[in-house]
Amino acid sequence: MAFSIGELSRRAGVKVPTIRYYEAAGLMPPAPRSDGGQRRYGRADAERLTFIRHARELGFEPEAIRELLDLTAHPEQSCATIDAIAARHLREVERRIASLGRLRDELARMIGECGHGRIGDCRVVETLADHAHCAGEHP
Amino acid sequence: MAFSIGELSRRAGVKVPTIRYYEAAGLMPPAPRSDGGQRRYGRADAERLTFIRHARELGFEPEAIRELLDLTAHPEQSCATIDAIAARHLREVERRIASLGRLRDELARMIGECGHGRIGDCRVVETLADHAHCAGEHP
DNA sequence: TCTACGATCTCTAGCGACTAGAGGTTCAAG
DNA sequence: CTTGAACCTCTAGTCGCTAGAGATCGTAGA
Ligand SMILES: [Zn+2]
Ligand SMILES: [Zn+2]
Ligand SMILES: [Zn+2]
Ligand SMILES: [Zn+2]
Repeated sequence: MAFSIGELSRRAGVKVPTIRYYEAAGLMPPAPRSDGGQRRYGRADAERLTFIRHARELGFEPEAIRELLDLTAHPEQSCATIDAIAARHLREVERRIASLGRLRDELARMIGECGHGRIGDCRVVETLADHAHCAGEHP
Repeated sequence: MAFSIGELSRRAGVKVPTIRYYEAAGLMPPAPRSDGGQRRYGRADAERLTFIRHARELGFEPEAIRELLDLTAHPEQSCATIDAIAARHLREVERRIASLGRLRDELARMIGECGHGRIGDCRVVETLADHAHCAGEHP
């Protein structure tokens, strides 16, 4: 029935120290303890930790995951807030993609313009030395 | 001629504590000092720091910037190594863009599939709870 | 020349999200 | 009952800065 932190680690695919960190960070509830003081877990903990791991893999911040977990405790309520959190995260991901896209273009241009001769004439060095050689802005 | 760290900060657009951090990190050379022990800089330092700032803005790691700065000290040599460092960084940026693109698709699909009803039926929650609901892999 | 006050100095600590290790205790198989 | 793997807590380290405390320096006005 009740299992150890190592078993939980295997079931959810999360390292043992990370589980303890999540408990200290308030993502996992304080686990009940055995007589000797070791943490004991149940099926619900494995599900919660799997949820946390997957949300982290999808880039959600711990704070957002806390909100999501709180909301799932009330299955009867509207999921509007949950969807809004996900949509907010999606917008943030899109923003980062756009930003990295500008970066990629600038890097590609800089490399493409270099004649690959001496360092003194390298276009990469010139561009890094002076933002005026950049096509657009970057944050 | 020689100017203070505050003046260097204004010229290069880098905060004063960050300049001291760069010195400790080996990106900037140890600055000569005034009689009272304050750092004094010259034109070359402002150029070097501007280079560092711009390279950081373009996402280069401090370690890569150190290599670039070392190489620019030998303007007669071939710029092949410099271009290789830049190309390596470009590949890394492209890798991150691709990874974020997969993330974006997964998030958009997850949100798009939700009927926006009760939390108990929310597709976002279902997907976060079980990676089997994801279309592809994510790192 | 004295004084005031902003700028600079060093040192320490904090951020976020973990990860690694030391040194000590508990659990479970044989 | 013994053994040894797994567990416990606590501290410290990662990276690239950033923010303070408390002391000292530099410079301009009176
Ligand atoms: Zn080149
Ligand atoms: Zn630029
Ligand atoms: Zn929903
Ligand atoms: Zn998934």
